[in-house]
Amino acid sequence: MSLRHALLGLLADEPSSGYTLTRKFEASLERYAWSARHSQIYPELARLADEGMIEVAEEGARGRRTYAITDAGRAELRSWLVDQPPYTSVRNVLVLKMFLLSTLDPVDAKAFLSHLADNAERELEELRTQVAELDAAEGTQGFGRFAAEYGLREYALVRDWAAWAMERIG
Amino acid sequence: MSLRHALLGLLADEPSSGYTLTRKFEASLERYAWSARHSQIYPELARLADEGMIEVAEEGARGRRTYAITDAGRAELRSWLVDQPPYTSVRNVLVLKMFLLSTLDPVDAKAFLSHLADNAERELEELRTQVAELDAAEGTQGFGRFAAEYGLREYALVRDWAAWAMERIG
DNA sequence: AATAACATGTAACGCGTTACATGATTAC
DNA sequence: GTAATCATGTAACGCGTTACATGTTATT
Repeated sequence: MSLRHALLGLLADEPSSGYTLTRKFEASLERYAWSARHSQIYPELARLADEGMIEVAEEGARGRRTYAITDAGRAELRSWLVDQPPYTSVRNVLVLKMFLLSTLDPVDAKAFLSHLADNAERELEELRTQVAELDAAEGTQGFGRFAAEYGLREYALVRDWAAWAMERIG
Repeated sequence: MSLRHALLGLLADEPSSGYTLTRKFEASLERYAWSARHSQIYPELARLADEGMIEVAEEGARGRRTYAITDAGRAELRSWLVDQPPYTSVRNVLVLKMFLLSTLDPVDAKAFLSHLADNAERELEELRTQVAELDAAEGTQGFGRFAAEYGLREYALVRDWAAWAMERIG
């Protein structure tokens, strides 16, 4: 049950509405870590509120409800992060494809790897400029910067791995 | 629907039984790319056989059925690998925890990062010796070696990212 | 003889996606 | 006034996990 902890984490950073949380998933989490749609987020927020992990901090226009994390929520989040072993359940379509590459003939495999490397390079460049802006703008403590740094390194990894695999295929 | 393509990929490498496929998921795929239990694998194999993507190549002791991929199955696998855009759906608990780290106080965060780095280093070493054995044993073409190389690089990435993050926290 | 490993299957439940549904506010 | 965006909610369906269930073969 990671969704609730992702939500608690985002709310620990700052109070947000379900709508905003949905946007945050799309903006950063979804690409590297976790995805969720609004149809899953709203009911989960309701449950978290029921359990006292979060509370409505503000009600705005268009029925907007801004939630804030409570002390109980913070405790739950910390316990999940620190106490539980960071056992890692992973599903990653791209990596799966990378692993199944050896089932293709060399021509197909190389075409795939070439596209993959190009794509990683492009995403890397894009993220790099974003990060540069972020770093220039302010002393950006926390959140997004950790994600971005991981992203930078992961794109570089994919690009380099693809180059290695291409060389190996010959 | 990636499970069926993972199965097709494993069967393209070599014919296997449901039991063996379950072991293969546990051995390599599960850690980096995809996981599946036997309770999901057996029904999916039955469906794939129904659709002519795979066929029973051999029946052995204890009701063991060895499946082999068919031409139709190979075509389906290739199409999934090559034709479809490698859009990447990801869920990764460890990365999620890494992103939510900034919600912890510095002491907790550093403890987490320190464990994470140690763990990555240990896994890296273990995998390194495994790979060395594999490389020494034979000219291991394909499959496992791609996965292993990715694993090596990913563990190193996590270790280095954790070091970066610790430095940043101060 | 007992235990571990091999081998397959299904049912119940929970999580996640897609689609359906509705309305308010802002920008052009 | 019209389109885009903001904002929330639910229902149906499919995918994935846990648990239940059973039997065979190899090892000690």
